[in-house]
Amino acid sequence: MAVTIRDVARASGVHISTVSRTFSAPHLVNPNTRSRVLAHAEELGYRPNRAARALITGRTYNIGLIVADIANPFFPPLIKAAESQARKHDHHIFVADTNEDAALEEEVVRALAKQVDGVLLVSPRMSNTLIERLSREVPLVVVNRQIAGIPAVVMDVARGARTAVEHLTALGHRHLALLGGPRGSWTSREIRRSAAATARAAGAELTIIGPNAPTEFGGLTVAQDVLRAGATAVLAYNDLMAIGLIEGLMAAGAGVPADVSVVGIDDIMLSRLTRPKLTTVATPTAAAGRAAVDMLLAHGDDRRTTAHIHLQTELVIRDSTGRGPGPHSPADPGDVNAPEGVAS
Amino acid sequence: MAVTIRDVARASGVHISTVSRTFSAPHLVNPNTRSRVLAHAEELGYRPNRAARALITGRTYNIGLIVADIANPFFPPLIKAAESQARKHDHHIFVADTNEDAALEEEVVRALAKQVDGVLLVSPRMSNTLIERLSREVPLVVVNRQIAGIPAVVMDVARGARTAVEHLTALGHRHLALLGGPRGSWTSREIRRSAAATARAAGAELTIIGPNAPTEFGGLTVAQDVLRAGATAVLAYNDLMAIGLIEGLMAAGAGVPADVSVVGIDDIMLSRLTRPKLTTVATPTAAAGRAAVDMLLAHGDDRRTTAHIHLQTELVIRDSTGRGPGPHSPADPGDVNAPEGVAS
DNA sequence: ATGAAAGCGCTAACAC
DNA sequence: GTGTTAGCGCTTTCAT
Repeated sequence: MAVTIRDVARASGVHISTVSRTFSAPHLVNPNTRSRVLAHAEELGYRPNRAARALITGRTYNIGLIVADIANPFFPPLIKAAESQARKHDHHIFVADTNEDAALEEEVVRALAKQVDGVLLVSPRMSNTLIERLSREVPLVVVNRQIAGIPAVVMDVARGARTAVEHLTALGHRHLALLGGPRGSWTSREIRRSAAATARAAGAELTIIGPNAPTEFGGLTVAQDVLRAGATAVLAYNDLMAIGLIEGLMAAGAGVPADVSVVGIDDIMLSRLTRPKLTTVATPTAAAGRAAVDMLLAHGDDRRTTAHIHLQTELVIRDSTGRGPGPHSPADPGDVNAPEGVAS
Repeated sequence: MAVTIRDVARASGVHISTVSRTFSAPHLVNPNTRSRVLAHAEELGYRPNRAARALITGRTYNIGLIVADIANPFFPPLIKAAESQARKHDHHIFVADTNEDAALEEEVVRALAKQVDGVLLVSPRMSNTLIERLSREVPLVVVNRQIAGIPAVVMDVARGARTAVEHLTALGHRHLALLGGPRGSWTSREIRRSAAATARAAGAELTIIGPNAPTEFGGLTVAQDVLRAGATAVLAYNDLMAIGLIEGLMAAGAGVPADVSVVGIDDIMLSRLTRPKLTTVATPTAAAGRAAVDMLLAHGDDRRTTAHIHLQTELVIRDSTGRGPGPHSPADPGDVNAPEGVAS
């Protein structure tokens, strides 16, 4: 076994509790003793065993972070930001990937519960009821889900969807399609609700297609459905689906944006690199990761206050959207010929 | 605090050691007692505290996984595979991102050492010496680095680089450029060594450009250097750099592959989606993640056996490479006009 | 097959 | 300011 507090105590000629205090309450120990202990600790390569410490204090200095699919480019920037923010507060992050499986989410939260100070549930697929139950077993912060009594960081995708639909109707599109996300996704429901309301207000038709897998393949496979429905513009649940859809449309001989306009959501790095460059609703993923960590650490023991943080989204207009068959509004916020623009 | 072994013991009317045995050595306890204990445990929602267990057994059932940059699309599939493989063995994964910072790598390994059974060091940037030293403090498995005495999983990028260079010279390119990776990268050195030897054997000139940041931006910024050097074909350290380079070349008015051919390494998802589709050396990242976990768990305590696992790479020919100015070899393995081909 | 007791590495009262 | 003691939740001898 490695070097323990006892070794340091022996080397320094003090009791182990003094060594303990040197690390966990330095102000309680005589400066001379402290520096002596520190010196010996350094020399022996001593590091307090966090697990042992946690057994008493109840604080592990670990955070669990659960995502549906690490390989989905939406998540890594969020994970990275969370990890970096956690490290600032001397915490480590356990990352778990649940393969878009709601049942696995529960299992993983339970498995992690004892060795973390709290869990970040990002875009969970499980039910509200279950989340509420789990939040009684371990402090939870949810990202992209609103539940009364559960601290949350949510991106305002409803507003994003509205802006996107308005962009499309302003371009003269009268028949839109919405590619829904996976079952259990709160974000997907929000988008749907908002897109439907906005389309109705603009007098445009909206065909809902889905639920779909939130992947490139999920988008690719519904290209035919979009064409069959006769939609000239599509809002997809996320960029990956949008990119897959564009591939599928082009393979079917439809031009983007000549025949069909496509808007994604997320603004993953990829969306600037595919051709045509994707018009999309940018979501502040890194900010969400940081905010979620801050919330979890702030809440700590105080489980009463339950804030919900709302993060803004914004439409980034690129090359995958263009004029529709109908008259386009003179109030069109996006100049389609400009190389890149942002409308919020 | 949550429900402990004591609560279960009380409810079942047995001593805590019997409850302990029920979970850690079931065969030592009477079947009747066992099922009674299990029933009460289930009812109370008892879960053994792994940290407490680890204090005695020395096994945490946790694995550390350290990568340079989670946001680099090369890593997520590896992390995902490792996480999934770890879960099969009832282990959890701590993921840490070191921001391409060699010093931070050391710090993170030390911080994690006590709470994991071992650490997976993926594409480390630190020195061999340091890795050797750390491996005495905690079991280590290194991915993409060869060090005597340290268990490793390496992808055969040397062979991949050779195949890529041969592909380019066969197409008639006489002046190649190599975009080097970050300082401290073993992979980068391997690629360089192999590309240089292969180019020399083919009588082609090779200009080395770098080290560079292993990002899209890293590639974008050296487009001018490539053109100035007069190279007509480029092998980049990874796909991200290759894609950035293509952007930079096109912005400078050079056609790809018309004027310059570009080959990447990794075959990240992105490389099929950009235009032109990227010719690249595919690396088996998921397999590497699984193998690394298996190695770590197999080695366990037995630190003597030190296997090195080699994983093959293969050239995937897409649309970013084409004929060079020189005579192209009749033995050209890749038919440039075919939509997609694999040459190993 | 089960209980008793010691102890993993550490912190947290409580004395002095 | 420092030592003493008890104990976090659990496993592991050693008895019985």
